[in-house]
Amino acid sequence: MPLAAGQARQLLKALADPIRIQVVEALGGGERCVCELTAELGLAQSKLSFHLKVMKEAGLIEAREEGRWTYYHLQPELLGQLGAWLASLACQASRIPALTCGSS
Amino acid sequence: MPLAAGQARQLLKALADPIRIQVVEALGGGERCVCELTAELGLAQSKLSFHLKVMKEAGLIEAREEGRWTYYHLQPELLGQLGAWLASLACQASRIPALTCGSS
DNA sequence: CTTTCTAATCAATTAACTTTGATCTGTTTG
DNA sequence: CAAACAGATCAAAGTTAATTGATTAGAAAG
Repeated sequence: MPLAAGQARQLLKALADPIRIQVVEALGGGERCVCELTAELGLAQSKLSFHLKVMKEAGLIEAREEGRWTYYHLQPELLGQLGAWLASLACQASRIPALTCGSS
Repeated sequence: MPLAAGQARQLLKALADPIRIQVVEALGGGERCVCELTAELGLAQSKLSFHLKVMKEAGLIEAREEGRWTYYHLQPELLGQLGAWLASLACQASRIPALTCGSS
C-alpha cells in the first residue's frame, strides 16, 4: 500500500501549481538556498517563502538551516510513493505490463 | 520525455481534491455511470458533474454516452505518464535504483 | 406528445488560495 | 552594538475554485 489517499491529496495539492513545479524542478538539480531560488525563478522573497511553506508542510521538501541561509531539498520518498500510487491506479485501469502495477 | 510540466500541472490540479480522488478510485474499479457515482459517493448531481468536468478537461477521464446514461472511465495513459514524471523527479533527488528513473 | 429520467449548465454565493508590502527575528559583519 | 542580510510571518487585497439550487436538453417510456 504505497500511500493513503489523504496524504496523496495533500502532496498533489502541493505540486499542482506552476511556481511549485518550477521549485520542484529546480530542486531536482540538487539543494538550493532561498536566495538562489528567488534569483533563478525571479520571485519576490515572500512569495517564494509562502510556496516553500506549502511544500514543506506537505512533506515534499525539507529545509536545512546553515548560518543565515536556509537550504531546501526534495524529499524523494514521498514523490516516489506518489508516483507509485498513480502508476497503480493507471494499472488498474489498463493492463499495460510496462507499468509496474502494484509490485515491489 | 514523459510529460510537459504544464500538462503535469493541469493533471495534478485535477487530482488534488478529495472528491476527485474518490472518483478516480471508484473508476479504478472500472467504468461507472454518473448515477452510480452519485450514489456511491453520496454527492449532489451537479456537484459531481462539476468535478467530472474538471477531470475530463484535464484528460484524466473520458466519457462514453449510451442512451440516457453517461459512463466515465479513467484515461490510464496520462495517469501513468504523470506517475512516471514524479518517479523521475524522485530519482533525480536520490539514486534509489528500485525507482525506474528515466528509463523506458 | 407528454411525462420521466439522466446529466449538463448557469448564476449567485461561499470558501479557499495567492499575492503584496510591511514588519519581525535571527545571523553575520564592521 | 549598529548596520546589513536572509528568511519567515502577517494582514489586507486580489484572484480563483467549489457549492448550491434552478433551469435546460436529450433520451426513453407511457
